[in-house]
Amino acid sequence: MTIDFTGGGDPRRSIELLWGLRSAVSRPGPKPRFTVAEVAAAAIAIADAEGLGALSMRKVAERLGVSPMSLYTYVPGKAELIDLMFDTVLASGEVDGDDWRERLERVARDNFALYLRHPWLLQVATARPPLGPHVVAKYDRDLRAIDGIGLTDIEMDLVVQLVADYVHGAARTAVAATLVAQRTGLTDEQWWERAAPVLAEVLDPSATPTASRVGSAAGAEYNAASDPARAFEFGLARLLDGVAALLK
Amino acid sequence: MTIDFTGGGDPRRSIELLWGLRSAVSRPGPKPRFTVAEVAAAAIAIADAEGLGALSMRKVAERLGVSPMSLYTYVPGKAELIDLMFDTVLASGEVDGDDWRERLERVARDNFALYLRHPWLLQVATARPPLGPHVVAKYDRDLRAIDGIGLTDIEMDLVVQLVADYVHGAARTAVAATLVAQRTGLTDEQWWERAAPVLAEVLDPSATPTASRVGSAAGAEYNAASDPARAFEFGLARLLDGVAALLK
DNA sequence: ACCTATCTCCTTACGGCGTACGGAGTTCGT
DNA sequence: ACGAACTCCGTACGCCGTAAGGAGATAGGT
Repeated sequence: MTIDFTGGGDPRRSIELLWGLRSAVSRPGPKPRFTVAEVAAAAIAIADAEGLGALSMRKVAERLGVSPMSLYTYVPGKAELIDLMFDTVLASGEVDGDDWRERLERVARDNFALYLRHPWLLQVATARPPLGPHVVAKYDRDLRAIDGIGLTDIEMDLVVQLVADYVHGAARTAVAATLVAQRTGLTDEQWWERAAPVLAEVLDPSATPTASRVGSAAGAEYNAASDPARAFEFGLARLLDGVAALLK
Repeated sequence: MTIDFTGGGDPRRSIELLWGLRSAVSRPGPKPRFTVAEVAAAAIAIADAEGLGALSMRKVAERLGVSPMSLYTYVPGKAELIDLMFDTVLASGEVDGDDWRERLERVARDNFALYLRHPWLLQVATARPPLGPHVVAKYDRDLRAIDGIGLTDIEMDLVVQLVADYVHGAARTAVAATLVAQRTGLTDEQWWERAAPVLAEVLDPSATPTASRVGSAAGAEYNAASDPARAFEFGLARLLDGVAALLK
């Protein structure tokens, strides 16, 4: 229910975890049954299927066939496990293209697709992100999409942030539309059919004429309350136009 | 930990709740000790202070001086209570201004400020929003900011969505920065001082030269990992430029 | 003035959660 | 062969939302 914050624990332990340093050295005691990556993968599978709210240490343990408390030998706690999941799914390929607009568009689309694949990412806080290998690599990759096109370093940082913020917002809208449909078992149309008559008893459309006009035009056009994929395309185009205006 | 979805319960009951219809008729039984609005206000106070994750029926009841289960005579469940909180805080004044850009900017800034005032709003799903009076009024108000400037109805809907999505993303970044600082008790600078030496042991800066260059330039400029207010101003300006390009 | 339906408010209880604590058994370097 | 360090587990605590059902209060109909 909350945004999950990155573990406030020992930074050294976190970095070791993210970069996989523990597994290198040989240690006394029984061999671990799993790798840290396997634990993370199990957690990711659960979060993908059931959401971050349904992710529990008990479920991860069950999926791996061990007791809940065993997990604490792999990760210090749930917060660090989420850090690990975050860095893991951020792994991805290079972005290339002839001009900055093509590359930046690609960055945005990749991010959007990533959120659709792993909706729980939307709820992981990105202030002071876990400094894992893929997080660092991704920041570099995003910046390179707009390097050398005439922006200052600060502007580059701000443009990457702008794209990230917008994509997050648009993806959240898209994911919410999908999830709410699947959780309620109702399409937008079915939902509206039920809500509209009740709303009509209480709402005077002439008090909000613009909302009424645009709302029904949009409903007719989309055959739904909204069309998140189209909204993303539209928004991305406007946003890139805005960045282009900064360049010349 | 999860995004909270609007109550999938009886739509008629929800609409009654949001529009305050129950209180009108006279009923047998003891007089309720509170109004529904008072219950919502108590819940909002808790969520503002401690976050949505810390909002529990038990805490709301305690603040009102009743037993937890008494709340269920006012609201069907926690989901509907959150719907009510959502509609309540969306109440606000009119937006006026000479040109569309001024008005749309105002809409964006008002939204941004609203998220800062009530950070838990960031976690409330807005697909199929609770159809309360303030939700409807807000949609109308937002649309009126760009009515009659040459956009089609569909474009108007998409522009409002674009602004809403971006503001959500930017506000989330800003709120996360504030919250993470207050929860860890560390400034960005203090955090970086601790993380940097550990990261240096493991990261080769020459592998990610763009990130290193821009990252240190940004750190020097902001005196922090980021400057969310500045990022919002920058992003909003680009976004409005993008909308302007659509108009001519 | 009484009856009864309906209301408010309560106590109790269930199954979920993260994880602190401490114990049992295993394997390494020496 | 030994001790330190490890893996794994059982138990327990205090949180959560809310189902179930009971006690007492109050309105309208008679």
